[in-house]
Order: sequence, then structure tokens, then C-alpha cells
Amino acid sequence: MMGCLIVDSARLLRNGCLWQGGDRPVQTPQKRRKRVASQIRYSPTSGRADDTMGFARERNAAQSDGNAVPLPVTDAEPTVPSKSDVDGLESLRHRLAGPSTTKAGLDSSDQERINRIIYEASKGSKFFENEKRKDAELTAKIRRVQAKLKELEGHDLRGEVRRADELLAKLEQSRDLSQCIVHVDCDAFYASVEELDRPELKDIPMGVGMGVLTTANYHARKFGVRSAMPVYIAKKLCPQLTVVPCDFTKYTRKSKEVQSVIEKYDPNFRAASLDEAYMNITEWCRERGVEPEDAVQDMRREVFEVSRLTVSAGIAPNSRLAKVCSDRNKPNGQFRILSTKDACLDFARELPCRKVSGVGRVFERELEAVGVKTCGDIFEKRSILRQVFGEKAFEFLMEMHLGLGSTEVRPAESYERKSIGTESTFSTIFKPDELRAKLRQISEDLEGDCERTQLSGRTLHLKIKLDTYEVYTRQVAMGKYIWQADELYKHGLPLLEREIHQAGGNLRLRLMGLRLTQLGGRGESDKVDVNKFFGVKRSNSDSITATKRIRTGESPSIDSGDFSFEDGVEDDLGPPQLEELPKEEKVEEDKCPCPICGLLVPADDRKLNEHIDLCLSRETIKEAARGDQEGRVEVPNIMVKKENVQPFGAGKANTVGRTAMNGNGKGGGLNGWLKKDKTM
DNA sequence: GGGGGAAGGACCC
DNA sequence: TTCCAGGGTCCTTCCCCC
Repeated sequence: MMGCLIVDSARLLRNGCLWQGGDRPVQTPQKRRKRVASQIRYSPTSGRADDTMGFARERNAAQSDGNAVPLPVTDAEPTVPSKSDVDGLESLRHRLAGPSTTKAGLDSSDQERINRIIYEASKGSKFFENEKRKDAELTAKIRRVQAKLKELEGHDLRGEVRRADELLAKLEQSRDLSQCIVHVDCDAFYASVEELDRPELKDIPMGVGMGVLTTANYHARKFGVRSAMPVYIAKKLCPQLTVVPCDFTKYTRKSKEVQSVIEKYDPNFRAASLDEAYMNITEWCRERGVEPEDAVQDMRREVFEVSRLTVSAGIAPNSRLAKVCSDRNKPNGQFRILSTKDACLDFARELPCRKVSGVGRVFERELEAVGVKTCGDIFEKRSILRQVFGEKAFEFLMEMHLGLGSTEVRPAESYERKSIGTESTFSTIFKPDELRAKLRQISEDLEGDCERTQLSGRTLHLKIKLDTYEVYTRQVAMGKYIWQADELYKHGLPLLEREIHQAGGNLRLRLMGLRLTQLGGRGESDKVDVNKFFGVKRSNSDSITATKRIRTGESPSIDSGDFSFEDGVEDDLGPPQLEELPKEEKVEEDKCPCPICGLLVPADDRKLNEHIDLCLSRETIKEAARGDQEGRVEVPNIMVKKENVQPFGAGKANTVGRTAMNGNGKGGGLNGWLKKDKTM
């Protein structure tokens, strides 16, 4: 308990210091304080020793052996560990081990020993302290989950069971076993490409990356070396590790070779990233009368002949299962789940939840806390899952249990992109001038990216990471589309200045980033939100409905926001636009009331007439809009669909719970999108 | 009370 | 001796406003 208070109080103090002022308009610090307060409230009061006591002791130990040579891992155990000490330590070690401990090639390694080494190598660093803090927060969250579970035990849960069973029945109805989906995954892609150029690397442990590893070959993985691991830690695990820098030009070229083969089997394949793709081979197999296994075998052989790279593949009735399958016989193997309901259910029954794309370290722990380890366990616990994890996660879990997933594969280009941003990590800086210069540089970088993609955005997000690794984001809605560095800097600077001020001029950062959302094409650079123009409110689901329409080929409708005005129409939009313009751009001049809308407009004849024309056409469009909403008329020609239709989150429109993907793909894969061509 | 903006966070590669 | 990325997506929570 004390340990918990020490940790949380320290955080309160830190926040209190950083966000001194208290009455600042931004909500986060207050929210954070509130959250921290709730963590203290949720700290154990039952007399059970708190996990964080272990952390406190670790900190003391770290302080006392400050300059000492790192102990051999076997000496690192606490002398007389209590159960909670061990739990806390194990939890933190697990966290520090990183997110990809389930990666292929690691199963045979001694994960516990590796975790200890990583823990020792990290101990005492700011990164470590931050991870410790986050782990304590997660532990508190787990307690809340368990408390909720306990509370539910006293309730009549028959209604919940009925609801779950109804959903399961409905989902079962939707099961589509007619498609044959394949997930193709290149084996240790970057490392394999490097090995082609330098065959001597084939037989030694090798990783690719700078500072942090992007990937490692299978020799290195045996030592516990994995992607996203800092090089210095990887070298502790494997001192003989050879590290080579990334060469994305080379990887992109190689990726295209692999794609050229995949495209033959499915012209509509979807590149999830440089090294992954989803394909639907139903037609290919039907037309040629071949079995999916044979088709995939042929495809993999062809890929090797063309690129000299090996790929693994998963074959299943849907993307989610196919993704899991491709990991089964890695490297250079394939695995199929037959297209029957029983095969899917049997496979899911024994499948650890963590193997499903979308279930990460955190959700894994939360599920374990309620007794769910495999997808089969989900059924048993269906009475409490909705209450504990919420509606979205509940639905996701039900799908997982049934082994369901998306059966549609479409090219990445057919999805709409939601944001564009850039960020960079650097040695800690704190001088305001240097911080501003960094913002300027990032603005230039983002302008470059916007230039390449021909995108602009209406909301700007500033991301900062303190030297303590705490991350904050601040955003501003600009009311117009911007992309140029000057504009990005102009709108980003006040956000940064506010943080500098709040930190008392000592804002110590190790990362800064800018991101644009509410995207539009360049033609929309000075346009306003058409919904605001009409006073139509945008709903949270707009982006999803817009995307769905793109998928289904429906026309855009006026209430979805997936259209914009053509040039000229929005030049004088009246009050809604004026409200959105920066103050300095608002023009004060002689005005008179518009006879149509009654609003004040410039008293100049030409401008007044233009405004009246616009008002009249606005009324016409409103009529059309109302008709469209009632499904009676077509969308008027004045609306044009956005041209920059790009991938959106690789199928994440169906995501549920914690970004749980539908097995459709990766979160990233941006390289391909930016270049406007398919990558895998 | 619901909608929507802001912020945080989980997750993917 | 050194001391943990950057490109994304989506969901939840909190809070303000209508």
C-alpha cells in the first residue's frame, strides 16, 4: 500500500509541478490527477501486500548499487520475495520483454532468463521507471477488473448469458465458408533481404535496425533478440550479434518482386505492409480445379524463384484465422484450416487469445484476470465479458470464440486514410528556442509528406514525449485545410508554447511530432467543413459509414462528410465560415442583412449578390440533402467525392474493443500507401 | 442526455 | 560506455455545450 502511494504520489507531484496553475483550459492534467486519485482509491486495502512494494524495493536496490557492475542474472532475485513481490516483478519483467514475445522463433528460447536479462539491462533508466509506472497502472486496472468480477458474482447473470447466446447465434448465421483467404508473410523479411546481399550473414545471429531493431534473423531470435528491441539490450542477450542498418529502398524493391507473384493469384490482393499480404484465391482455385494447399504451395515456390525469399502462408475461410495460421509453420511453411464450421471452432478452441491480432499484452492480462486464456474459454465466461470489457470488446470476443473474421480482401488503395504525421526522437532538449526550432523542422518534414501525398488536414495534433517518457498530445481544430510548413508551424506553436509555459520554461523533451487529421485533398486546402456550413452535425461513426460506402460502392450522401464543394461555391459562406477563420482573418467592414438568410454580409453590391446567389443555391442543396436523407433523390452534382481514397487502417473499420483488428491486416504499412503503389 | 472535441492508450507493423 | 522508433488505426473516457 505504501509503495503504491509512494509511486502515485510521486506522479501527482510530478504532474502538479509540470502542470502548475491548475486552472488551465486543457483537460488532461486534471483528468490524469483524477485517474491517479482513482488508482489510489483502488489500491488494495485488504492487507494484501501491494505489488508496488516490490517496485519500491527495486528502486532502493537500484539506488544502492548505483555504479555497480550489473549482477549476474541469477543474483537478481529479491532475497525473500513475497508472492506479491514476485508477481509484481514478473509482471514488470514481462512488460519489459516487449510486445513481440509471441513472435515465431522465440518459442524455444528461455523466455524467463531473457526477461531477467532485459530487466537488469534496463533497470534504473528513465525508460524503466516509466514502464514501472505503466505496469503499476495496469496492475491497478487488473484489480478493478477483478473487483468488477467479484461484484458481478452476486448478480443474476441469466440475462447476460441470453444476450451472449443471441449474439453467438446471430454471428453463426453470418458465417461465410465460401471464401478461401490466404495470409502471406515473408520470413524475417528485412533480415532475409540483407542476407541475400551478404550471404555470410545467413549463418550468424543478425539484426536490422539503428538504435532499435526492426527485425532479427532466426539465429538471433534463438537468443531472445526480437524486433523493437534496443540494440544495446540485444547485444547483452547475444554479444556476437551483427547489426546492419535499414535500407528501405532495397526492401521496397524486393517487396514488389514478391507482389508480382501474388498478384497473379489475386489481382485484388491487399498489401498489409512491405512483408505481408492478404489474398483471396477462391476464384483461382475454382477456375483451375486445384486445391488451396497446392495453389499456395505453387505460389510460395514461385515467390522463391523470383525473389529468393521464403514466405509462410496461412489458409483459412477468413482473414483473422488466416493470419494466425501463417504463424503456425513459420518459417517457410503453410497451414490450412478447412472451410467447415467444425474446423474453425476446433481451431479457435485451443487458440491462445494472445495469438489473435488485436489482443496485445494489456488485453491478454485483463483476459487472464477473468480466467480467459484461450478463445475456447470465452464461452464459459460469456456472462461477465460485456459488463467487464464493454460492448465492442464483447462482440470481438464472441467473434474470436467462433473463429470468425472478414472474408473480403480488397486492395489497400481502396481504403481511406485518416491521418498523416511525422515525429522524431532526439537527445533531450529543453531550451525554448531549440524546442521551437525542432517544431519548425518537423513542420517542414510534414509539409514534405503532405506534398508527396497531396493531402492536407483540418485538425493539427502536437505530440510530445518528456524525457521521462510520458507522452502527451494536444490538438487544435483549424477550421481550414492546411499543409504548408508555415501554417503547420503557426498553428502548432501556440500548443507548444502553452506546454513550455505550463512547465515553467523547463519542458524537457525527447520526442516531438505533428499529425494532421480530418484529411482532405489539396483542392480542399481553403475549404470549410460542409457539415458546419449546413449546420449538419457529424457523428462519430461518419468515418466508418463513409468507408463502408466506399466498400459497398454506395454514393456519398450529404450527411456523411465524404464530399466537398467545388471551387468557387464556398467563397462566401456566411457566418459558419467566419466563425472558423482565425481572428486576424475576419474582416470588419460595412454590412447589411441578407434578404434570404438575414445574416450580415458585406454591403458591397457584387459581394451581396454573390451571397444571395449562394444562399439560394444553399436552400436548393438543403432540399436535395433532405431528399437524400430520405432516400428519395440522388446527391446533387455540386458534391464531389474525395479523391484521396487511401487505405484506412488495413481493415480496422471493423475493429472492436482495444483496436482489435478483424484479422484483416496491419496497423501500419504506410510505406506502400505513401508511394501510391501496392506493397506487401 | 446525447453529440462531439480533446486526450490518452492499446494495438499493428 | 552507451540506455528503447515511427508510421498508422481505432476505442474509451472525460467534459462541455445544446
